[in-house]
Amino acid sequence: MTLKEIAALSGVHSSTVSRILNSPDDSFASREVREKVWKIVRETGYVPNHNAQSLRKRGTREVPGGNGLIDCILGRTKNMEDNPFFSGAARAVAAQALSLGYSVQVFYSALEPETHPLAIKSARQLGAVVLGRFENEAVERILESQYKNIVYLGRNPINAAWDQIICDGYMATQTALEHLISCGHTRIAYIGERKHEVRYKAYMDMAAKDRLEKDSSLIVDCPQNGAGGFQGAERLLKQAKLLPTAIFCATDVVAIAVMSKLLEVGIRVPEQVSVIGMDNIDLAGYVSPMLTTVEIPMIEMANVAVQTLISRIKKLHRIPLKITLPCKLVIRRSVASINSGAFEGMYI
Amino acid sequence: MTLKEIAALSGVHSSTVSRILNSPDDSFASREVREKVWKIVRETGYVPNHNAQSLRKRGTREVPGGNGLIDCILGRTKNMEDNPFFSGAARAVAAQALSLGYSVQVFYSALEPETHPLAIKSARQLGAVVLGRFENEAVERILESQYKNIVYLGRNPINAAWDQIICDGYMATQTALEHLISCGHTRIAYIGERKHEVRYKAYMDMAAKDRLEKDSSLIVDCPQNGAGGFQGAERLLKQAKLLPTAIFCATDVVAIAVMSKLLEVGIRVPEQVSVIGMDNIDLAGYVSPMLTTVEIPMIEMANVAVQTLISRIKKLHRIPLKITLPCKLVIRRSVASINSGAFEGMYI
DNA sequence: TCAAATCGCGCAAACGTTTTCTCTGTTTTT
DNA sequence: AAAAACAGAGAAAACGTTTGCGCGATTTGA
Repeated sequence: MTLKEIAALSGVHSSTVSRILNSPDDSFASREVREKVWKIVRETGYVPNHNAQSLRKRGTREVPGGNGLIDCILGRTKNMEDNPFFSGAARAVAAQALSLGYSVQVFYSALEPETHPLAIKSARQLGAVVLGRFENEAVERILESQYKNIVYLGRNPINAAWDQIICDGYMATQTALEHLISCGHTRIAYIGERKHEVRYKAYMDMAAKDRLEKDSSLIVDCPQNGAGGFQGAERLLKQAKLLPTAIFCATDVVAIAVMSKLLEVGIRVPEQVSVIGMDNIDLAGYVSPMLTTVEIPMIEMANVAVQTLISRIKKLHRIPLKITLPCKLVIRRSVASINSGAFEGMYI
Repeated sequence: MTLKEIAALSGVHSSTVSRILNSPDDSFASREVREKVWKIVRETGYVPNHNAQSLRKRGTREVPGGNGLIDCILGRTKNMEDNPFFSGAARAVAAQALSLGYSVQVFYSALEPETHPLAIKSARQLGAVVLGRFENEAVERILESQYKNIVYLGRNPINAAWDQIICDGYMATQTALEHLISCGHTRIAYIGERKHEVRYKAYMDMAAKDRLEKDSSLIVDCPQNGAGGFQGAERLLKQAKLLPTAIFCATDVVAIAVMSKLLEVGIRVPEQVSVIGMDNIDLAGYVSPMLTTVEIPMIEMANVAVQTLISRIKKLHRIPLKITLPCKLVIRRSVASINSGAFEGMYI
């Protein structure tokens, strides 16, 4: 079904049909012809060809019905299966955009300019929310050139002219560690990834400042999933010269798996070892002991990102915004103060 | 940057540039001009306008570099935040497609033909994997008319001509319940959603066949997330006339929260009550006790869906395929046999 | 050496829209 | 009653590609 066919059926010219469909308040054409066209459109189930629309309009623009389309572009992650983080964020972006009347297409793009230089298939919608990093800066620059509006979520933009919504993972880690320290812990283990992990960097910097005990036998490098955490805890118990009084886990999933392992070998949390996680996933409050963690406000971040993008699309602001959302310490049961009665002994 | 500009810069016609970029084995044009064009394309960071391409090609078709683009369309879910199921599936689809050299765009579409009849913004790519249901059949039919290739994942197609990949949730539930029954349990509680939940239906049918004790005080209707499971367990303990010997939880997340609540009130799993979950999420094997569950092979389903779609795109098959993947019982620790030593007593 | 086949490349027509421009015929203004 | 404004709707040009066709120039085969 094309516009021309609709036009033929209604006995008017295609341009007239177009105008009728696009007039914001049904104010175009005579009542008679307008209703006839709409009737035929409905009967025939006609949907405009989005490619043709976007082509003609030189990139999608706001449409009267308010049904704009925005993109959400995900960088390449090493292991997509194990990493719900990005898709969780993408889902939050989608949810917020939908609630504001926009459609969303999330790009899991095989950007591989080495394989094929023209691999980028983005379709230049109203704008894009970009998450994560790509192979190289060249790709990112090309990507950037495709959109008139971009908001970066959780990362730095290449071009400082774009908006940026972040929650400092570095600071979040500091928050978690500070909490442990305020509870009297200094002998704190790290379980999680080391490479490319800002949380690890924050941990190390904290140690460098002598706020934590420096002991490389307390550091376990493992994938940030259930299996990783479980085996990570196992390794920690084996390799630690002296057991820690607290364990910092790079994610909640890791933390839950770690606690499970500790329980298995008879170590009680938090009486003997405190455990802290990161992210505040749904389950964190519903395991036992309930997990103390630092919440990365992903949903709020996504909401703000979408709002910022729309604001930019509508040209409500022009200067680049850098919005940092605060992380929040969620205190539950898995961390005990060394000086309190709950803590039963420094070393097992 | 357009093809024409590239052409102007290289001193050839735009059609020549197009052919050079699209020739599979660099076999077009003279070496000299070919290299010049590629050089300029690289320098200038030119990327073809995907809308124009798709428009001209009347829907995207396979391209030489193998960088096709396929869609993954998600139905509307009541509560996007709480429902990682769909986005997990979408992620699996994306991962598989990427590994096969295709790009993916996931549509979270605000399909609201009542608000605006032309809301569908799908861009007619190579084909689509469709998940979930939409407001009404009319929308689904329109959607269907937009694609030349569709595979339905986890649901029935509207039009029986399309392929369909499913894992019978009904059967999966039966598998779980059969396992409990084989362990001697008949007084089995249900915790999870009731409305639109095939798992609930399977439970009720099983009860109707007198395989389970019929007792409505054992049925708890709650959201299928951490909070829901936790409070659900609480409600169960209050309302049950006689406590169950086993609890069937509609999802693993619910099951983990339920176990946490049971532990909190001093009920031991599986010694006093067995718990079984569904889905086999990452964490299921890393909580304590390790959760017995039925695995819905979502990743395999997504893989098969993508392969089927590609097979259809390449016209390797024409008849509609209906592929049912088996679910798998994953036996861990949270279910004990009534007759075994592990089970300590029927009622607490 | 000449016709035939091949090659390299330009021309122009599509693809399905939106939008500017133009042309009627009607209504309002002075 | 003549001029000016206006509304309704068609014609046609664009948006950026791909692709069938055709035309010279080169290579091939006998």
